[in-house]
Amino acid sequence: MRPADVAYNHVKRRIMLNELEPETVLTELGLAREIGASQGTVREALLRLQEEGLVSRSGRRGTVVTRLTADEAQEMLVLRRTIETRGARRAAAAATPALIETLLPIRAAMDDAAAQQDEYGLIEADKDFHLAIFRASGLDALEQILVRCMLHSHRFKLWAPGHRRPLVDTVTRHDVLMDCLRARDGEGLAQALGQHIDTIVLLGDAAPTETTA
Amino acid sequence: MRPADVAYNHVKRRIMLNELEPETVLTELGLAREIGASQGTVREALLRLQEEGLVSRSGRRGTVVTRLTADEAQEMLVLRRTIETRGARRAAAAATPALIETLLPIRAAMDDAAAQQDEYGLIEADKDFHLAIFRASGLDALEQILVRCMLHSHRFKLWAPGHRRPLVDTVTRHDVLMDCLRARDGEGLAQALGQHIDTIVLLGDAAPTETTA
DNA sequence: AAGCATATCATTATCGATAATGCGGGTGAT
DNA sequence: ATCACCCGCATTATCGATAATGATATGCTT
Repeated sequence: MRPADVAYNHVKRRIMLNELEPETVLTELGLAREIGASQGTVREALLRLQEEGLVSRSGRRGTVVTRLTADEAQEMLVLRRTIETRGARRAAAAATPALIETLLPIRAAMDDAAAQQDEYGLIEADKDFHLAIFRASGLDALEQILVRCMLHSHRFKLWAPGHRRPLVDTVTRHDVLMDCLRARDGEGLAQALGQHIDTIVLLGDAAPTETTA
Repeated sequence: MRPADVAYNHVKRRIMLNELEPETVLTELGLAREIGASQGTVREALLRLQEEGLVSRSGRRGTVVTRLTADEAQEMLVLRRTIETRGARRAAAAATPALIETLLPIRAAMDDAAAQQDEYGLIEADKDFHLAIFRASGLDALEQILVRCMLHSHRFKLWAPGHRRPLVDTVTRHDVLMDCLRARDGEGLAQALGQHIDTIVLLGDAAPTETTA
């Protein structure tokens, strides 16, 4: 793996797991020493993290880990729902056996992660799964936005101390999505995705999302 | 202005105005010579452009200008509508006279740009205007996403050969938004924003967006 | 004691050089 | 003629050093 990727993954993981808490200040040279890369390489990694909204770089005052409120996470989920359900209809129409082939190993990776109680790994695989489906919609320009929305709702979810459900449930809940794809049932996929996302409850008092489907 | 900003604005403008068409390949060293900065500086600018989705960097095969389909632009508009109308209620509730103070010079910049027929400048100011309002919502994490959505719908709009309306109309249509803010009328602002965005018609056959308001 | 100018320092920003990498052309074998 | 392989080249990736900058602390003036 490239040094820039090492730095990127290193910091990303620590932020997602809340090891690096919001408001923490990161310096390019400090991380460079810690990771063993040059300043410029770390710089690139931080730029990528800013791209995803995990850090904020403000001039010469250093790079700080961003905060994330429950409201923001909730809004991210609303957007995610809109993007995915609207993409679903196109994706199902364009679905090919090759898509299923792409999904299978990701599904397997989710199983592995769940078996090892690796919540971070599960989240990464979950992201890959949903993204792979969305890719079939052909709406390339929206992919990065979807990734961001998933990232932040996942980030918030990881902060919750108790995991409401066993990880295995999270995995199996993806099977119905594959069934819809195999049947090329766009409307069904959209509905299933909507429900799938609605089961991700971030707060008790959560405002009900508008019904886009 | 910093060299990195020069490079960033230079390339961004050329892409937005379609001087650099989709699929055009950009090389770091090539741009560096053209602009008069070092490779690393151009690299940072390109990273920022990728962050906004205007270019795509794929390994060592160079950086290419992204495509943008009508469908994608339309979806961006849907997202923009969702984000802004939902943010509007919070923004209005938190609106202060200071916000209006912030808006006035932006509004003035829009007038200037319209008077000079500077469509690119107008678009930049329009972005600042909407962003300033959204900032008041306190949903920091969503700002970048909103910027992206606005950027891409603007990009697509700039491609249309004929400008349907005089630029001045575009400017004056923002006044009602300021009125709602002054009155701290969240519901009114949300409705006005929704209509405001709906008047941005990208395609003749445009699918009507779902009514979030 | 308050306010302002200034020195110091930590940090980012930029540069030029060098290393690594993958692509395409060309060559030779079968 | 076709395929595999190898070499050269264009480009990105990385590094180390240096310049620029803004924040903070310090001392001088009034």
